[in-house]
Parts: sequence; C-alpha cells; structure tokens
Amino acid sequence: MPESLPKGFEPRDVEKKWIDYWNDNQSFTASDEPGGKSYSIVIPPPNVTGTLHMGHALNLTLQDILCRYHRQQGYDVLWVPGTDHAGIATQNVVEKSLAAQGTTRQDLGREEFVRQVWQWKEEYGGKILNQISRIGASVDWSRLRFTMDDGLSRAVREVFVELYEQGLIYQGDYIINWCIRCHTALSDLEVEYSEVDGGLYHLRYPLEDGSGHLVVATTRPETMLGDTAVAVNPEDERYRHLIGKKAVLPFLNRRLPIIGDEYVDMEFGTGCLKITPAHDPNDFELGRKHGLELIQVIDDLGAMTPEAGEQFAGLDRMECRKKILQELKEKDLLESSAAHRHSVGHCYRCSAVLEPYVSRQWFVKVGPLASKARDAVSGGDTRIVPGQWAKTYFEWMDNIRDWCISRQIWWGHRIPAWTCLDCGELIVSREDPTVCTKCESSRLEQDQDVLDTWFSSALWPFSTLGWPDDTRDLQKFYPTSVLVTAFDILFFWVARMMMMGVHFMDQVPFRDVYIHALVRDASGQKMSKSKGNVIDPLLMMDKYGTDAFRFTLTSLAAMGRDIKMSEDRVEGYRHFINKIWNAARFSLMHLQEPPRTFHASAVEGLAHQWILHRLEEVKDRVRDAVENYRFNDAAQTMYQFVWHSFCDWYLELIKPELYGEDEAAKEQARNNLSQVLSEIIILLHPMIPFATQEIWSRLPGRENQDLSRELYPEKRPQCSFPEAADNMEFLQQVVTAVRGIRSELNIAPGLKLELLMQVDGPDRDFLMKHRDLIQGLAGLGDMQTGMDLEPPRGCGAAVVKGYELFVPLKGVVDIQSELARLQKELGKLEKDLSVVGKKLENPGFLNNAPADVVEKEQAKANRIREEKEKLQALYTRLEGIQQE
RNA sequence: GGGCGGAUAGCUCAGUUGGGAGAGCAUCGGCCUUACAAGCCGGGGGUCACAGGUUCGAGCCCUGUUCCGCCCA
Repeated sequence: MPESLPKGFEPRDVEKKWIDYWNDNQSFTASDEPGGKSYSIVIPPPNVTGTLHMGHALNLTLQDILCRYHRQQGYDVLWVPGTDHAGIATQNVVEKSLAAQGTTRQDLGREEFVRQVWQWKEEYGGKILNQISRIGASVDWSRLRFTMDDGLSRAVREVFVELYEQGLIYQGDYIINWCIRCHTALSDLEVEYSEVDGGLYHLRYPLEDGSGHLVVATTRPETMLGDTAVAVNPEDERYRHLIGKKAVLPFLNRRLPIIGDEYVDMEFGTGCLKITPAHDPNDFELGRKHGLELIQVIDDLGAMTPEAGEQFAGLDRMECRKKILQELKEKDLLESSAAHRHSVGHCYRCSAVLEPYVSRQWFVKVGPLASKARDAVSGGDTRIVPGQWAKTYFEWMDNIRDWCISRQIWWGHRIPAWTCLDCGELIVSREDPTVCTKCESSRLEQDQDVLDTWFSSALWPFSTLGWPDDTRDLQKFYPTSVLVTAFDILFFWVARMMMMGVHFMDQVPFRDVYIHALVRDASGQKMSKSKGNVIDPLLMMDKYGTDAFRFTLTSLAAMGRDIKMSEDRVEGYRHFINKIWNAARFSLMHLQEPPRTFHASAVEGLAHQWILHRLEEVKDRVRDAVENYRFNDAAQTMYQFVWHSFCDWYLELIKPELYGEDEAAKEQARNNLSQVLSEIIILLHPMIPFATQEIWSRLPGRENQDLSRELYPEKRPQCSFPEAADNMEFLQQVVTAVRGIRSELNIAPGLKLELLMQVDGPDRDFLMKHRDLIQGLAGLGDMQTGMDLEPPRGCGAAVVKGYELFVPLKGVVDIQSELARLQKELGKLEKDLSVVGKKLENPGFLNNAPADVVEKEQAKANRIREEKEKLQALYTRLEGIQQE
C-alpha cells in the first residue's frame, strides 16, 4: 500500500507550513507589467491598534475567496493590505500606558509623544497583520501600506491643498461635537446616539416688565447660564403677545429677548424654548438667524467658565446641573421636574457624553463632491451589491452636511496650514513654507490640529497605489474591482472614498461595492465585550482549524442577512473538512502514479460519465455564485457535491473497479478519480486554502506544487452525459428502494436479500449490465429481471420508474410490517395525486397554462397513478396471502 | 417621526423571470460494511407570520395588519 495521509487532518502544522511557503514563493505578489486582465482589491484597513474580530474574519475570508478565485481565472490579482493610524484610538492607547507610568503627553511634549506613538506602532501594530496572515488572506505583503506612510501622507497633503485651493476646504467657527475626554472635535458621523434616562425640567424665567414669568422646558438646565434668548412659535396663541418683550435670566439677570420662530414645537414641553447658541446645534442655527449673542459657559474640559457666573464657574457641568436645580428650587423657579428618557450623543471612541461646542475648525464642503459621488452610483459606474444599500447611500448623500476634519490631537496628519505671526496671513501649502507669502516674515506657526483619520482613509484606493505619482500600479489596478465591507462604514468610509476617488481620479474607486453581513452571536445579538458574547476567531481557528472556520463563515454568508455565529457550527463544518480529507486519503491509496493526460471524450463507464457530468454543473454553479457574490451558494454547492455525490456514490461505485482484477478498468478508474479529485480540490481552494493545498501537494506528480497558481478547471462540453445522468438516477432509485425496504422492515444490514424486477428492454439491459454494482450497493445476494417474473408469496415491493420491484421476505420478516409500509407509501401517492388531479380538472389551468407545463403535469399524474395502481395490486395480493 | 430589512421544518437559513416546498444541524431507528463513528444506511417533521387582492396557478407580485431587528432625525 502506498504512503497515505495521516488519519485525521491536523490544521495547525499544515497552516503554518503553507503560509510560509506562499510567502517565500511570493505567490501573491502582483505583477505591475502592463497588459493582461487585472483584478484588484484594497483591504479595508483595520485600526493599527486592533485585533482580529469576527467582522474582520468574514470580511477577509470573502475577499480572499474573490482573490484566489480570480487568480484561478487568469487575472493579475492585487490585494493590498494595510492598517490605518486610528488617530484618536491610538492616541488613547498610548496615553493610557503613559498614565500607568505616571506621566502625560503634555509632560512629554508633542514631538516626543509622537515619537513614542511610532515606537508603539512598530512594536504592537503588527499584531493584526499577523492575524490577517493567519486566516490565509492572500494579500500582497510587498505592498503593505499604512495611512501615515510617507507616500500616503504626501497624498493627504496634496488632497488637502488642492481642495483648499478649490474652495472645498474652509476654516471657520461653528458648533461641532466635542469630546471632553478625548479633547477633540468629532464629525457628525462619529456621534453615537443612545437613550439615556434624564430629566425634563420646567424653569421659570421672570418677565422684565414684572408682569409674571414664562416657563421653559429643558433637559440640560446648566446651559441656561448661556441663554441669550427665549423663543416661541409665532402661531402660538399663548405666547404671541410676548414676542418683542424680554425675560430675565435667573442668577445672571441677563435680559433675554423673546423672539418668534416657527421652528419652536408648540407641543413639546411648555412651548417656550430657551436658546443657548453656544451649546446646542439647533440653538446655534437659530442664534445665527436672529443675530443672537454667543456666550460660552462650558469649556473644553466640561467645566463651567467665568461667564457662568461666580457661583458656578469652575464646576463640572454635571455638578453644576445639580447645583442649579437646587438653587432654582430654593428660589421657587423650578416649576416641575419629570423623568425623561431621551437620546444623547456619545463619543464613538470613548463613549463620553459629547458637548456641542463652538470652536474654530476645518471643514470639507461636501456638497459638490457628494453629488458627483452620487451620480457615479446612480449612473452605474459603481454597483452596490446588494442593491438595496444604494438607497441608503443616496439618502445620505442627499442629506450630507459639511465634514469637520480637524482634530485636536497629536497623532495624525498635521494640517498643512500656517499662520504668519506678523501679518496674520494664512498659508496652505504642499511644501512647508519658510517665509510668509505676503509679508516675507519667517515667523510662521503651523496649525496645531491633525486631520480626521477618515480623511486619509478616503484616499486609500489610490493613495495605496502610489498617487499622486502616476505609477504603473495605479494605471493597472485603478479603479479597483470591488470593495468588500460591512454596511456600518458605508458612510464613514465608502461614501468618502467615492467622493475623493471621483474628484481626484476622475474615475470611481471601485466597480463594485459588496456589502456583507454583520456577524452576531447565536441569538442574534451584536457581539460586544461588555455583553461577554464575543467569539474569538483566533480561538475558533486554533480549535477547529482555519479552513473549518472559513467554510463556516462562507456557508453562512447569505446576501443581505446577518450571520448568527456559534461554535457548534464551526464544529459542524470541521466534519466537512475531515470528510474531504478522508476522501482524499482514500483516493491517494489508489493513486500512485501521476495521471496520464486526461481524455474527457474517452471516458467510459456509468459512474465516471455521471460524476463528470455533475462536475460540469458544479463548475458552472460555483463560478456563477462567486462572480455574483453569492458565497453561501458556492459553499453549499461544493458541500453537496463533495459529500453526497462524490463520497456517497462515486467512490462507492468505483470501489469494485479499484479493487478488481480488470487492469484496464482499474486504470481508467484511477485516472478518472485523479482528475475529478484534482478539480474538486481546485474548486474548493478559494474557500479552504490550507486543507486543499496540503492534499494537492500529496497528489502524485503534484509534490510541493503551489495550488494557488492552478487555473480554474476549464469547461468540458464533451463531458455532458445526460444519458449517464438519467441512468444513474435510475440506479440510485433502485438501490435506495431496496435499502428503504430493508431499513424500514428492520432487516439486518448483513443479510443478503434477493431482488426481482419486472423490467424489459434497454432498462433491463442496463440493470443487468450493472448487476454486480447494484447487488453490492443494495446488499443483494441475487437479482433477477424479466417481465415474466411473478411477485413471490410474501415480499417487499416498490415501484421505480414504473417498474415493479420485489424483495422476497419469506421467513425474513412478517407480512404485516410490509403491509403497513405499503399503506404509508400509498398514502403519500394518494396525496400527491390529488394535488395534481385538481390542477388537471381545472379548465382554467388547461386553457391558460403553457402547453409544456400542462404536459408535465399530465405526465406526472400518469406516473403517480401507474405507480399507485401497481403498489395497490401488490398490497391486495399480499393481504390475500396473509389471510390464507 | 422618516427609511430599510426580516418572519419558510425543533434551530439556523436557502429558495434569481409565479408552475413539483429544500439544505445543514438537531431528532428517531438500524449499522464498527477494509477513506472517514468527525462515519454509513434509512425515517419522521412545514396552513411558507396574519388578512385580503391579482392570476388557471402565489413562499414568490400588490394592499393592509401584527411582531422582531437595524439606520437616520
């Protein structure tokens, strides 16, 4: 016996071995030679601080399938890996470790702090890259990118300057979302709203003329110190007469004009709205509209400013809220307070409650960019799959607001803007300026802020390919073929890449955007550390093997639906990997020599023709599935074919040949087995790269060959064998019928039965030709065919393809059991027949349905009727025997 | 409040021009048959959420209802 595979598949060693092999072999290094078909994907760059989670795992698996598949189709494939610098997150991480050492970034100073962040990045930033490698991602490591690399930084600066020169970047004082903990501005998108239990307070503001007071409702009483007006709806009968008068702000005695604006919701609260332009975005807008004063009472750390008045200045805003409420109560100015649940914005990085805060920031004017990006999708230059997401994309693009891009942190791309300390000139420049362009002073100070990380991510599809230089990579691989991502960063990232790509490249950044599912836990909850329901992908890979894990994700990746992940499923799919492994192990016992050249047209024999016929269908289905992002279809197709066609039937069918004496038949069987197995391995490779590569390398003549470079099996029209497929189905039905009789009547599997079948013509010839095969598969000791066969006294019976089939049972089983079994079968047939019968009795159906459908239904009815009559006759006969 | 998605076997889900309700897992029964017990053979299990409508015919198309999830304000 030739050397065979180990009995079980041991993923750990195998995976490590092939990852190294592919690396050393530079299997995934893309060629930048012009020409040829190119296929490219840029990886959604994970945070450099990140570790692999389920979302990454799914994302990477799907991209890897696409990349490996397209290599098989002969494309030059480039998959660019990389990470982003995750400004706020990374800075937080390093600051935390500084705090542990009892120091702060302010102590270190900016330069030293940034140096330490780089050091941190060098030391720990590679973690997720190793994990990407671990999952088998066939990325091109020679093109690894980082958003803070020199090249990418140059792209960032180029884009900033150009947008500034085009008037699409501006600086100004606006209200933005401010995180007092991260101490920076955030964009609107970086706000996470969640419901919070708070209070709704009704406050009394006396009227200036002493004629009483009005009552305002607020959830944030501490902001009252910054009020500069009170607004009512001019339609509101209750308050209309107050417009133009003034109220007096408690504590500070500030005079507040009472203004009318239809923005005020008469139904909410009291219908009187206090206006705090410096601390509420809506009030900010109203303030601008009505020319109200801005008074900042909360500072950048969340403490009350001197403007808040002596008694409150210096208090934390939450402390201040308590104190104000208490004092109002004492003054009898708190009319009521009620529990009130409302939505509050939190920082997406640290979850602190955000403050609306007025400050000088940089913004991108997104209107013109968004409309071009919108057109690119509505015009079909970029296709969003599944299509329903296009609607969400349009919705956002149509309602987009200017993008705040400046961040008051130190880790990131510093804004290339300088102010002349002598003349105040603002200089925005690609190169660091040495003198003022206006007054030639050399006293220039660079803007302290850095850019939003997403600003650099937005350039990723072209900055990674070498832009602003006109590189060969850019020429060959831009636009990229597809972007694979989850919907949660559709706005953050995809939309912004579209805007930047279309604007700077005049071409969309990707032809397709494939939006995949989110991975949830088994009960459909989002995985989160706080819930404790996180499943660690690395643990799954350790425990069950990367292939089993990948195949699980792939099988569950139905379009447009979230994945409910549980460990049980991974364990289940490990069985599939094991099945393949054992099928290969069996095959290899019989394959000692490299296969001869395969001549498809010379293939003879039922089993061989049948499996090749099925293989053709499978190749088409898998191709179609992968090209249309129906990954679960591809996985299920392979699962069914490998397990239930190849293993359950084909391997069993050819065993007699493999173990037999007929050398020619044995040779043909080996050769065909070799071919089919090889193609199966290739087809499976994109989904389960490691097991397939390991098996491949052990095939005779393939020793140590790189499976990732093998081409997809070509179409073979000459392998269409419909007749073999039909015959095979007939054979399977006969075998299954006998097995069914045996099993349901509890006949021992080892007991050889006899089969009699009333059949004539070609079908009889066919059965007799494969007599040995059928006997083997059905556990028969003898098999006879012929029209003159009479059902023996006491037998099990079935009808297959209209032929009666008898299995003598005398002495084997009691007739009563078989009668019960037949009764059950008859019941099923009766039910089927009545369904079809109703259709055929309906004149509407006969008149309106297409002829072929009617014909099909009639044939079906005839088939069932015939089968039923024959079974009924057998039943009656058997019943007679029993009564004797 | 606006928008999107979902409801099919015990569980998780497929079901692509409307024409025979499927898979995996689980379950039940029988088997260590020389690749695999992580296996083999066989079986049971569904008013396709509900109510209408279009049609000869609806899981699929239309309308409404209920419940669940998500996004935006």
